[in-house]
Amino acid sequence: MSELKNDQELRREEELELLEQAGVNAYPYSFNKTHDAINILNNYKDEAPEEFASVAVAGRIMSIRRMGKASFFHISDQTGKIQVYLKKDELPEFYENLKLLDIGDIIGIEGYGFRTKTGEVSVHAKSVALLCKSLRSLPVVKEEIDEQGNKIVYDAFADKELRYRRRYVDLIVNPEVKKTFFKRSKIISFMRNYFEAQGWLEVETPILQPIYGGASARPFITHHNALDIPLYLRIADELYLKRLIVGGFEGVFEISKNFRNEGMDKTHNPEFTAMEIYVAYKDYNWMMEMTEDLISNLAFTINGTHEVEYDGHNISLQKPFRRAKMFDLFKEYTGLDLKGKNRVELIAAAKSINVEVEANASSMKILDEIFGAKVEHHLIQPTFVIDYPLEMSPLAKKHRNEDGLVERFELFVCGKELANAFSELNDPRDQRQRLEEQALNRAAGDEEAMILDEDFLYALEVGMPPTAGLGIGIDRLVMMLTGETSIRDVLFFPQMRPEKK
RNA sequence: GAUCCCGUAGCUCAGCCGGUAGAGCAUUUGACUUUUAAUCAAAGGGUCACAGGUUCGAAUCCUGUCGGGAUCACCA
Repeated sequence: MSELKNDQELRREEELELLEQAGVNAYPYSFNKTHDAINILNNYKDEAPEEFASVAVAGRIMSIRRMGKASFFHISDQTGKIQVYLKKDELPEFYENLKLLDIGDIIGIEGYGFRTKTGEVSVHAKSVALLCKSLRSLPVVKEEIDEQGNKIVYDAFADKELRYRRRYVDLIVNPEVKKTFFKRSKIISFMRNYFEAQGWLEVETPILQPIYGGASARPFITHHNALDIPLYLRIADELYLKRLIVGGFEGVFEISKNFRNEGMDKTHNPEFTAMEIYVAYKDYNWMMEMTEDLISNLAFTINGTHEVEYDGHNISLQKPFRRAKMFDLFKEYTGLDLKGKNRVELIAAAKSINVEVEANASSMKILDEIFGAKVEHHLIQPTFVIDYPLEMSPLAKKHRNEDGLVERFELFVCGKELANAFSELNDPRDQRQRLEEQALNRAAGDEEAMILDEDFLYALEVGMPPTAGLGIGIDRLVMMLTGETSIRDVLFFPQMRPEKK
């Protein structure tokens, strides 16, 4: 970054030199930490202080209050903030060096737990060790607890650009950010455990793919030098996971970073995390039950309740979720029966309810537009939208009872798509035909139509058992369970345009 | 890609009907051995995002560029 240093940074370099001249190693090798801040804060008892007669804590200095011959620092570790009390009499060698410490430095304290006159559980220092001198100044955020117990934050580090570009600083000074990412980690490990408990196998499939597929999206393209071929960063892992079902695994899942070369906004980042799972001998009805069980248990485990407040809505993730056929939803929210209508009729229908569509839009596109404009935002409580038109879903199996439809569901919560699942198409003849249609669309200029993958078709010809597949957008799920409305706030390092000098 | 808003000290922000840059916190010096937005006294700190233009004079007005945010479009 900037090579120009401000007065505070110059001062820190000077302090570092002075410390080293005083014989202090500003970057030592280890510290024997025995307690987390939260452990002392939660368990210290006035009637049994001997339980914390000897503690060693470590963390970053977040505030300093020097009072002449005694000082109070707050240090922050992974679990929270704790106050330490430092007295000149008891730190004869180090007390002078305390002047050379700053907010942002990392220190280790050995001492004992006690409660101050004003009631705060703290650590009384018997020795201090500098563990890392910080050469950059941190934003100074101050907090006050008012009489009602509400936290008031002064001078918050709020600049979104800086928070995303320097997430490490954001994590240091905005502790609630850490909470979001602890939750994210718990959500993923809950899922992993849930699937593994069923005996399903976590797998890894290629990120670099010679033919991309499994979704409709534009890819990132790269190049392999030794083979001298283009490779694509995966937009989905579906076709590889299905190959593994062909290979004889009966349940496989992958938590996968996918990459799509498209716009960025509050719910889209060019790389994002999806979870896809395929289970042999099952259909989409079974998958719906599995999905609602997974999500309602997940919500309860993460938040201790099935209720979630998101974007101003109170949502209950208690199962079972509502199930609604797509064309019934059209009827419900537009009053129109769109089933079996041809393109011309659909254009007229769209016009009649003031949905704008391009003159040359396909039937699918028109249905999609109407769904987006008139239906989606009504789906606040978790809703499985089921039975989609065949043309919208080239990898889904034809509906067992209804012509022109496939066995597919998407789960909507708060008007947003969270999951997508099918009874997977395993008839190789039908699959070939549908991918050939995609190829035609592609030739006609649809950049997002799927590419025909002969090896995938070969695998289906070898034979895939009946299979149910599900994909869940992990970032959106994390957003919902943490109440964040921007995907950037659930990614450590959201994509940003590089800074130019 | 379109539209609107924003960019001033390390952080949060004020100044914007043009007249040489302000506050609080942070930093430095001094006082203070249970403070907690510690307090008290003093001091230092800025290419006002960048580049042009208008003007005697621009942080302020105009144009462009860069970066960010929001909305829309695109995107399952």
